[in-house]
Amino acid sequence: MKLSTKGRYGLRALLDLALHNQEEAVSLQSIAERQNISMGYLEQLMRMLKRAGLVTSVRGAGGGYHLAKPATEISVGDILRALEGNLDAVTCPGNQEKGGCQGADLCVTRFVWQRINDSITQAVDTMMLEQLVEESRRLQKEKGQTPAQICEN
Amino acid sequence: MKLSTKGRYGLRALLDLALHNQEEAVSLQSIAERQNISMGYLEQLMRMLKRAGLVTSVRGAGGGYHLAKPATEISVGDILRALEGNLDAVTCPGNQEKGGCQGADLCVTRFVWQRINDSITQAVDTMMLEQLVEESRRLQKEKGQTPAQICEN
DNA sequence: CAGAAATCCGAGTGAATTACTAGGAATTAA
DNA sequence: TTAATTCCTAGTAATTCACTCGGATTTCTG
Repeated sequence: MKLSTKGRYGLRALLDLALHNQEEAVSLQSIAERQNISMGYLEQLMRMLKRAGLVTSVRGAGGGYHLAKPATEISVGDILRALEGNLDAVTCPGNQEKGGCQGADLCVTRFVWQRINDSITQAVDTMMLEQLVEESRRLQKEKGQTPAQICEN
Repeated sequence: MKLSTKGRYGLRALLDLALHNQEEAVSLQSIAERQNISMGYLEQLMRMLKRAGLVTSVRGAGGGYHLAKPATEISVGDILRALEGNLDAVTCPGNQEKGGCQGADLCVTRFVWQRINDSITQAVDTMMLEQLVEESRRLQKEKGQTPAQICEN
């Protein structure tokens, strides 16, 4: 029931990217250094995020990454799902539209799983990357510091 | 980000126990058969639930388990936490009362984890075992069948 | 054109976790 | 005494996690 480093690192990386998203592409190395994440590992994560259509890349010297769309249009759920897969705590066949399990009409626990899944979905899909960017800028201004990355989450 | 079989089986087992909770203790074997769960494995789960104070046991021939308190006082969260441990998707030291991480005051992602954790907590702690019992009885009456266990969730 | 700076890609690996199983000890009703 | 039952520890095959490694490809710069 834990989010893996993929999701945790990935969100941090994308927030970092959003904070530095300007004309020039942001290199993997700069993100990895600021966020203190192994570059090789982060590379894999960025590839996944690219496949999911959340970032674009520029190859070659001076290359790097851009957000594929405005931070207002990228939800935390988009990011986590790209990296962790389906976020359902239990993937219950009886809750799918069609097919699924036979005893579903007599199954009660599936309502429990459904409710947990819904609450997670609701939480992650209503938080947008842009909100995190704003909050981060606000905190930096208030504290007058650049964020030293210490925590691994 | 998935619930393991411990939580899934455990909730089913405890619902089964609640549905058969009368004078005589309910044996492991009968639960295991009805729910189609390996008896040896279920034994471990019941021991955990016992340690957590959710069930009591009677040893020896004719023994078995009872709910340790009324089903109205046992939440889904109690059950899942007894089996899965802490249900937080990310356990962030910066959200703990004291100690924790240094950069916490500049950390933005922790708000994200906090919100996900809260939504999970809210969901599981407001569902009581008794509600599941009632819903189960209602479905059985309505469909006129005993619940054949098919789904593994 | 050479070389450096990047991203792209697949394979491999040690450690941890999961989902059990096996075997026996202890307890109690009949 | 015996059968039924819970209690307890240890082991294990399979899977997942969190990386690392080595190289291919692309592009900017001098």
